[in-house]
Amino acid sequence: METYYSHLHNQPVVPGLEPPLTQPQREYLAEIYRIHDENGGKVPTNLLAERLHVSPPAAVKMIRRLVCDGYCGREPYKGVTLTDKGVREALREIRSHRLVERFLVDVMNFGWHEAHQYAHDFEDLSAEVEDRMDMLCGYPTRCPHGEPIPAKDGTIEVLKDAPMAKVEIGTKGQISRIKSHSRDKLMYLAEIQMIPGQKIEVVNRAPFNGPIRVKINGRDEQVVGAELAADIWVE
Amino acid sequence: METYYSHLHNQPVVPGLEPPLTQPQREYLAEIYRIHDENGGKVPTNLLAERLHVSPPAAVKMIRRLVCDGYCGREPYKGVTLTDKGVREALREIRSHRLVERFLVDVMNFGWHEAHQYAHDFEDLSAEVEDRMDMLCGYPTRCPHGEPIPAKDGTIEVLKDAPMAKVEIGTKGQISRIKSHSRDKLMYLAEIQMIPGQKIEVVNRAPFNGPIRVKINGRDEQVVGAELAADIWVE
DNA sequence: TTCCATATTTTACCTAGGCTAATTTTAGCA
DNA sequence: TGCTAAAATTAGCCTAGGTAAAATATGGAA
Repeated sequence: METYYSHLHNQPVVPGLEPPLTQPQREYLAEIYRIHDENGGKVPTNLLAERLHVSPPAAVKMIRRLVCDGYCGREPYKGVTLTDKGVREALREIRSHRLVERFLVDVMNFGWHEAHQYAHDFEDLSAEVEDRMDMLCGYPTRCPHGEPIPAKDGTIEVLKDAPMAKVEIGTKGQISRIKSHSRDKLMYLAEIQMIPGQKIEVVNRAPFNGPIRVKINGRDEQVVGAELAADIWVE
Repeated sequence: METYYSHLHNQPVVPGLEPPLTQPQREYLAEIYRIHDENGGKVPTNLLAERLHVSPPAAVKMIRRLVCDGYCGREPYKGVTLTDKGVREALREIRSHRLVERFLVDVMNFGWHEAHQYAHDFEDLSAEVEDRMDMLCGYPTRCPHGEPIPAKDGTIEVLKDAPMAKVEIGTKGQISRIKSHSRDKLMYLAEIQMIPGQKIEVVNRAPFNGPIRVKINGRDEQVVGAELAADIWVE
């Protein structure tokens, strides 16, 4: 590891007196966190680049800066991990993103399938605007897809849920989150009332990874394919 | 003037097939337009830099790029002007900014003294989000300070108004716009009901650029100092 | 087990848009 | 007219992006 001088003032970094992160840096940290969550710990450079709509070389360079600043650990050709410091910043960014998604749906009347896309229009918000969005949405704890919104103090709720495709037959519960950003899937799920918070009962599952029959709201029955069922998590 | 190759793809620029402007470029154009309006045509580099919170050398470099792209004209050491193409882009950006200000006040319940500041949080909006803000505000024609919002087709209303400090005594009309972004001035003006749209009559003006007595709403009388009266325009 | 083809990652070098420090130009005043 | 102060510009560096080419790792066949 090379010696490190702040890119902002060309002076050695004093612990506890660090320069603030830039917006791109925060976005990298947040995306590393998300991939770590979904991908079982491994965060390959190219996947990170792809998800951020950035070229692989750009990601490599940024990762090196983040490692030097102490936000990441890294093994070349293996992958990236977040340090505790990195996780803290990632959750701050994720909080902002999920609050914006709620704001888009609750206040600006966008559909939940549009929320993720348009949330990119609201990056790098001041604390005052973010707090106002929080207030106007009634201090929500989940984003429109059901993901928990990290609290201001940096804590995040750990959900005890599982994909519908894996829960035992007969299980009653409610939909916790939809782990997909596909517009079409989200529109279809909203149509058949499969949204976070909805009461649900797994009635039966066809063999060989077949479709699942569920009872929604204690009344309507729906059949859900295996692919969709993997994205629907219940608690 | 040097020959010009697109900075995006290193290819000569084909007329009619130009690369889209970046967000910083649009902001420069909008600020040049504003200064031109307020400063009687002259746009000095350093004033532009100051207003954009950018260093003078950064402004010089950007201006050169904008000149090469055909958005600006320029005489070194003299100042900048906008071409027709530049005005078109400037008005697009100004429309977005003023719509955001309305949104902040009408939907997010910020005070008009906060609107200008927080509008910087909402730069580079997608057309869909901008249109939604427009709709949620009821398709407004003026920003909270009274400035006309350019239409989608690029036209802008030309107001026939004048600073209160210059209108004849006895004139009746309404406040058109407040040409100041000072938090304190705006808060004070809101307190004494001097906001755009308010009916007003200039009752009397003390000599030697002295304070002005005005009747607001046909009833309450207020005395306004010369400095403030220069920022209050009436139509 | 070794070697090769392929996929992944990294290096090298370009651009835009910022910065500071130093220089040049212009303009105002004695 | 000449000097000084302000304004504008040049020079050279930084971050964050890009493409093209080189380097490294990995899985399959001999």
